[in-house]
Amino acid sequence: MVYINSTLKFILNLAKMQTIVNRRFDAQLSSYGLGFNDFVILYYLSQAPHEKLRRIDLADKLGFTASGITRMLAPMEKTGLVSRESNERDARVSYVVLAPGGKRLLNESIKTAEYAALDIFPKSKTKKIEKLSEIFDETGLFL
Amino acid sequence: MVYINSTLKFILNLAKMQTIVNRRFDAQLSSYGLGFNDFVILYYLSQAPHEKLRRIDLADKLGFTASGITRMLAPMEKTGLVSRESNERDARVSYVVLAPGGKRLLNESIKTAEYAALDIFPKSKTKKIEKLSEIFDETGLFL
DNA sequence: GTATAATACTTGACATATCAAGTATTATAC
DNA sequence: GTATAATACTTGATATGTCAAGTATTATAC
Repeated sequence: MVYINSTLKFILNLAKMQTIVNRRFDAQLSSYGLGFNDFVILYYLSQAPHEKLRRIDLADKLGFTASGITRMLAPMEKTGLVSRESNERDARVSYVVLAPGGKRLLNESIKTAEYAALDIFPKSKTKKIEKLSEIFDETGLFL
Repeated sequence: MVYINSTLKFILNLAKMQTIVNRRFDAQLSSYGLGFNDFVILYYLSQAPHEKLRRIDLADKLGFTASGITRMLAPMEKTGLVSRESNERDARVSYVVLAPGGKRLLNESIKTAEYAALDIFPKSKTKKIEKLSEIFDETGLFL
């Protein structure tokens, strides 16, 4: 019999929770032709100043690599959810901008997303969820 | 500006935390030629009665689909980490059994895994992590 | 007992995201 | 000012895991 420490055990449970949540969430949002990550991208863009972000900052916010961001954005550019903007001072960076189509889709899907969230974690658990978020911040992993 | 409820916000943070943790963890375990999921499979098998599980139960424990399990186990069978066993009563099920090679590799890698876990969440955070695990259970998602 | 449904698993086609390497540009050191 | 390093991004090759469909077997309903 093998015993593992509580931190490792947590990491195992974290992985499981995430796969379960992601799958359920995706299922509900798929009616908008929107994956979980697409939704999150649109959301973070809507929160950013001037509704735009450097690709690398977007990667950071999602916890993905720059490469992954390039791949995820390609179809979103094609369908007019986001657009591209260059930086005058630094030719290396290219901004991702929330395009009108993306703004519209975000507004249309956000109620469904919130509903999906509450379907996974019902209202009776909201206090617990908020406590989780609080401790997440305190782990220092997001800094 | 778009506002989202705290539960949806949590789901966003959950996804981010998991990608960060998974990447760091994988990086440390790669020296054993072992991915995160391979490690978790070996661990759950070691915890199971007779060190074996139905494939479907393993899928459930990890939060994956049966299909994913089939795919993940294929190379592990080839390298002798796990083996296959049938059920006399029910010809549909096939057990995954922890093979000697898998047992050995688990024992070799477990210290590294625990070290990796504490590298991601240092000892000073252990109390918080344990609180997280506790609330995870209370969400009812794992039932 | 027999039809219908449910369960366990596998497989082909595909989506998603990584890694390593490459390009282009800007920052730093001297 | 010039060499070196760092940063931002993209791309080919690849790994990982999904979905839908299919096979085989067992359970349920009648």
